[in-house]
Amino acid sequence: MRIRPKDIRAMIGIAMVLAGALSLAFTSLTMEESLLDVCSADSTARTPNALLTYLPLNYIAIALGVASYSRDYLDRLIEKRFKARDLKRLFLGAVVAGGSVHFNGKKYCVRYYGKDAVMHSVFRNLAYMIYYVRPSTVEVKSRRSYVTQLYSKEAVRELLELSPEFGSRSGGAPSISFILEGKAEAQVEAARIIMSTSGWLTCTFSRRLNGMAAYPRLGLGSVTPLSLNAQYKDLMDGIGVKMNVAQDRRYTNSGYLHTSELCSIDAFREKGGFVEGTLVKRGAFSGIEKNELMNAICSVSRRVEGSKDELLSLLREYSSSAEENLQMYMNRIMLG
DNA sequence: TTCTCTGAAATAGCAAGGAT
DNA sequence: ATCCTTGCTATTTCAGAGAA
Repeated sequence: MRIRPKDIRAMIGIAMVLAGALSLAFTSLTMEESLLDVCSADSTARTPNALLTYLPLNYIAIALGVASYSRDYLDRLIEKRFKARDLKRLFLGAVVAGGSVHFNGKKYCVRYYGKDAVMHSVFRNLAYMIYYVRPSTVEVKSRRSYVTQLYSKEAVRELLELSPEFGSRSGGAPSISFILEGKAEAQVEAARIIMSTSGWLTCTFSRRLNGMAAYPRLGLGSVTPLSLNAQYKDLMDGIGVKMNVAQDRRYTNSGYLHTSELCSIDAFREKGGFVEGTLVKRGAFSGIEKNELMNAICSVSRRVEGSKDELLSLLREYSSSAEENLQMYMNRIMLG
């Protein structure tokens, strides 16, 4: 059997795709290091953990996906010439919205809580880019949640300088003044991080003459100290997302932000929306990427269907599932 | 069409402390 | 100094109904 030039070309093509895919996979797996080496002088070549060889392919795919979303996000910040000062604004936003600061006696610890792996990755990378400390993320057993802990006196000291109080649960009122003083782009990204940490997105369904219609609802926080809530409002207003201050009478001295207006949600979408890759974790839309859901909700909004179930399946149809997204994302990487 | 109120239930956010 | 685990409950979040 003769091998024609066409076949050789095809084989070379396949080999190149495979090689490319492999090398991309390995770069991505060590992405946190490679990205951060941009910032640190002592960049050293790293080899992928041998254990990876034994991991099932889908776990590798998921790890890759999470790492890639985070890398893409932070890469873009560096492209936008974000300096340490700007990164600190994002870091502060993450801690205020979903973290805590401890300094009891001898321990200095900054923590970030949440169920979203992508956001933890973002937090870790920010921490290393700013403080050169790699925090570790611990999966909290039996509750599908994570805690990322940064032990750094410097970080604690600086955070307390920027916001004298944290811990809104224990009467503290964190401040994001430092974010509000930042350049426009930093404010947008801080808002995205805050929304991705404490924001929520859902639908309400209301009866219409000939069926049901869905209305969107975008919110931030739930029991936020009033002063912080006002600052959140300023921040969101500043980037063109008008939100209303609401107060839950059950919890005095606190409030949250929300809107049902499509134009506000569109404005948020235009600014990039939630951090790419963050997923809805609870409720009817659990598992769907937040931005996909936001797009779906905007498309389906006001459409009248026979029943709530029909609207729900329509919404799911419009927002491809996270797995499909990951698959598409992987394909895009692999096939260019 | 948008906003407000509130129930309900799960859990997410701490905080503390032991281990390394 | 850092890492990891665990317990507790006030908070968080979804969701539905109705008001504006």
